[in-house]
Amino acid sequence: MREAATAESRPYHHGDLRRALVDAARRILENEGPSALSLRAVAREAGVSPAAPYHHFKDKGELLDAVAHLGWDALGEAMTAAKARAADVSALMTEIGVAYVLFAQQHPALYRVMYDCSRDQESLPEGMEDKEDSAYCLVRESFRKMVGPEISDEDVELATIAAWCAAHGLAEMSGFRQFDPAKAALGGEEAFLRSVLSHLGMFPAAARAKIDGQG
Amino acid sequence: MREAATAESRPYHHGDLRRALVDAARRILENEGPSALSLRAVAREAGVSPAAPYHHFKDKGELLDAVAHLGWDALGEAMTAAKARAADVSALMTEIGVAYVLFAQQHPALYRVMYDCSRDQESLPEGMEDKEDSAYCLVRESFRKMVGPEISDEDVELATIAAWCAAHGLAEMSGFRQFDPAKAALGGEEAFLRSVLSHLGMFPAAARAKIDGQG
DNA sequence: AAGATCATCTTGACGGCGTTTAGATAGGGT
DNA sequence: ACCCTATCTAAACGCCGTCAAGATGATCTT
Repeated sequence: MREAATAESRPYHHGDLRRALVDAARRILENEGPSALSLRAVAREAGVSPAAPYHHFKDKGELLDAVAHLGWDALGEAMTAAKARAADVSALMTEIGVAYVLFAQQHPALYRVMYDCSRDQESLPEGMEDKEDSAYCLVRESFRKMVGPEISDEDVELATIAAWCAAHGLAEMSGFRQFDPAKAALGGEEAFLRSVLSHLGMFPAAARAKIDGQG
Repeated sequence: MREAATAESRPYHHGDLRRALVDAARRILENEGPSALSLRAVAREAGVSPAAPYHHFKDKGELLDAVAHLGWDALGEAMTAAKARAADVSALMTEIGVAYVLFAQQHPALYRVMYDCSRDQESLPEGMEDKEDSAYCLVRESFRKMVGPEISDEDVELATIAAWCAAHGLAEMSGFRQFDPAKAALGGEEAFLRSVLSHLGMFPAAARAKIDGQG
């Protein structure tokens, strides 16, 4: 059963089964959705027995973590690309936000897994953490560049959190039929996203205006 | 097995099993979390056979829908109460938003089920739809009252959507450990929520300021 | 080259799940 | 008293995640 396996087709027993399993999981996720993503289905898709994955992952959750990790990497790249695309500093945040939501819309099953894993661990994964070169820092520094140096570090931090929450909320809710009229009125998905993101400011801005005006 | 069942303990075969099942589901949800919420466990908790629920619900999803419905009712009440509590018009939205997120934090398993059901049906449930007396209208009209009549209907609609997305995003993400430093710096969960909600305005407001300043 | 070693994979099993079918049971209508 | 229908139970099906035991084959030692 082992013919000519020097370094390509199957370097070891099976080959790089770990990677094969993660790829199989992503394939199932894209083709059949999250509800079809069972460990047994992944093993089937990879052509191994149901118990084989346990030699590479502690349990199903660890396999999903690996899938989610690839997803966060891809999302980070999409956001970085959006930053590079931004025409000027004032468009930075909108560009990144739209890229975030579009990624979630284009890979809904993957995005679901990404967030379910994060929620279970109560934290964003490695690539998104608050350290050099992370997407979190990308957002924060883009934001700081936009608002200027007169804003305090604490305000920048809170605004970064707020922007991330808003993007996630919009990513999860933008599929609701309730928003179809608004989308139609604006003439497209991306126009709708831009409008909603830009209207995120109206509520507190108006409140502050009233407060400032009063006291 | 049927002793003295006139109209109270068990009016029919079992009694009002439908309600009993929904109650059992909520009990399991609060005590053991969403992962323990199997149809069989619900039947067990209600003291009936695993097949009994199928005479009251088409499948597990329909039972979850019923549970979710109660959840949305409770959330709507919490939001209405928050509106009544608001000191003045400018505090309306913040008060409602904080109430929304606090509800999600206090009933995390229930909130998860509520949203999973909504996502499956791609829409918010009855009580939240865009019609008289719904929570959606509550938010929109509160918002209109706050910003004044000079804002167009379309802008109010988009801002309502944006506020709802932001609240949902914050509700789902506020448990992340990444935000612990910010919470500590602000001295409490609710203060953190208020700050994040109020900072939702910084990003687009700053962008618009730059755009207005340039063009 | 031969044997030991160890990671890798398969087989088979366990209990739990959602769901269906067939049969028991008990209220209500005639 | 009778049937009828709604309600519930018993038993089974296939799927799931997981584990223990054994087979397989690559690598290492000598």
